[in-house]
Amino acid sequence: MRNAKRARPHFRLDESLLTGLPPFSKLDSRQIREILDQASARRYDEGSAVFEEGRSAERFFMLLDGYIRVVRISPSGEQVIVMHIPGGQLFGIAKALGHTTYPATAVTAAESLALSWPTRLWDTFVAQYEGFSTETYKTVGTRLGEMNNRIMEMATQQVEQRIANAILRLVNQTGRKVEGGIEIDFPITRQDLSEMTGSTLHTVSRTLSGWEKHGLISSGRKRITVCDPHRLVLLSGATG
Amino acid sequence: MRNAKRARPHFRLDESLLTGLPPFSKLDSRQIREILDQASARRYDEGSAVFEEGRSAERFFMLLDGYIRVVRISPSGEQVIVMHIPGGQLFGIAKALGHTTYPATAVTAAESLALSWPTRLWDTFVAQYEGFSTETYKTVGTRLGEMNNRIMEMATQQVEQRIANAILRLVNQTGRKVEGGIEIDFPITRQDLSEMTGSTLHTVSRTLSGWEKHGLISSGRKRITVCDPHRLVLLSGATG
DNA sequence: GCCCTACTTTGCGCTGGGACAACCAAAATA
DNA sequence: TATTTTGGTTGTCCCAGCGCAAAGTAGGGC
Repeated sequence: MRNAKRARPHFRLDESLLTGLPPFSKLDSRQIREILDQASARRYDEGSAVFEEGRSAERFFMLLDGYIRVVRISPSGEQVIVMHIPGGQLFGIAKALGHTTYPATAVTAAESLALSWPTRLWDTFVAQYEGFSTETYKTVGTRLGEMNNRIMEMATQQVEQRIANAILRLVNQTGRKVEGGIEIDFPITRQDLSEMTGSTLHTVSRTLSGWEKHGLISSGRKRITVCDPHRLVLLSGATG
Repeated sequence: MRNAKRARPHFRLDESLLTGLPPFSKLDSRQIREILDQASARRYDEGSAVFEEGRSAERFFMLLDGYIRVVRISPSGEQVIVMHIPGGQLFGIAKALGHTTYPATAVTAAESLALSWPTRLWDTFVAQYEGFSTETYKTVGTRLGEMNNRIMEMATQQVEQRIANAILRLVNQTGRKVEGGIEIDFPITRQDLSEMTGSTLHTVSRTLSGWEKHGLISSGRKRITVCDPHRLVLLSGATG
């Protein structure tokens, strides 16, 4: 999202925005133009809600730049981070999965830029644009697999391993090379990590402190840099 | 599956098998005939594997009768039950989600009957049969939602609540009315429940014993009857 | 520069529930 | 019927990690 910041204000709805993104990769210039013409673009500040759980799913979205955090609130009021969505992916596609309302809330984890279309266009997109449907469902499949892995982790692993996994996942999705390691490219708090792992900010803080002492990571306020990915992988409980 | 038992041996691949099942509900007699002609049917004993995690996804399946348990093994060798699939649903549809191998193992939780088709027919089905794709993805959406709920539970709830939720889910999917309550309609062990909730068979046993003392459930070897669904719902932590 | 708020760290006590172990009971098998 | 196997119960111990509390620190806003 650092780039988007520079690109604004008044960026153009340019074809190059969509060209190459999986759901649109098989389309020609004219088709992409068509799709863009029907889109509305919007910038979101860090921490703002794009849509909320339970609301009628009026639109679906393509995240061009930034980072989306999908969250749900438990009956007892605790927030759980269900997943993170990196730039270049569709989200809020309730329609594709037979829902009429959003099943979770989408909040930006960083300043973000997204296109959106009215949900009624979904069927048109599926019918008219080659590869759109297939690629979309690949994404859905990937997300399903990730959630599956989360369930496995929660069922079998200790908190320390789950934190390691959460961090590694973020680093893989969004790691930015920096002197001394790879940094997670958006602000992330101990609280956030606890909401991703089903733990508490206290335990997360203790764990990270421990890792920092041993040189595995280096961290600061809302910032985590992985210095020794290899040892973190070992900790995460992966076999091999 | 009790009915299947009676229906065999030598049941016929009759149109009525598929008529009315969501993915085929919009098709006419001829189309269903077409689909059936390409299917192979097979009966599975309780506890047998239909397909295994990691194997090439050669076929996709429709469970006609019985119950499928989707399981994965963690790196440390523990088994986790990811979900249960009731009769009337497609499963093993890796292709639909962009996978070429099965992402988990499917084991029958009871004697079962399933049709299957070669994966290469998937695209044909999607292209030729109205509603097939839409209905399939509705199912996928539902499953995604359920996994989402599992994650929420694991992140925020105590073991007792998770066990209550697991049992309620099974009862809703497959509850059979019986004198004194509603019974889960296939054999289920304490171990199974622990693999569904990320707990241990010891804790599950203790919990069920407690509930039985208070008249919430009545249970036996591989059998659970819910006597007081309402109080179980309260325990499960649902709000309202 | 200063304050104030939002993060973070750390100590301490407590407990849910996992690990281990022993025993019991019902099915399956012979 | 005897034997073995598989599933269930229960007791004891113990520790990972949560809850609570208190204090430290870095940014953002003015």
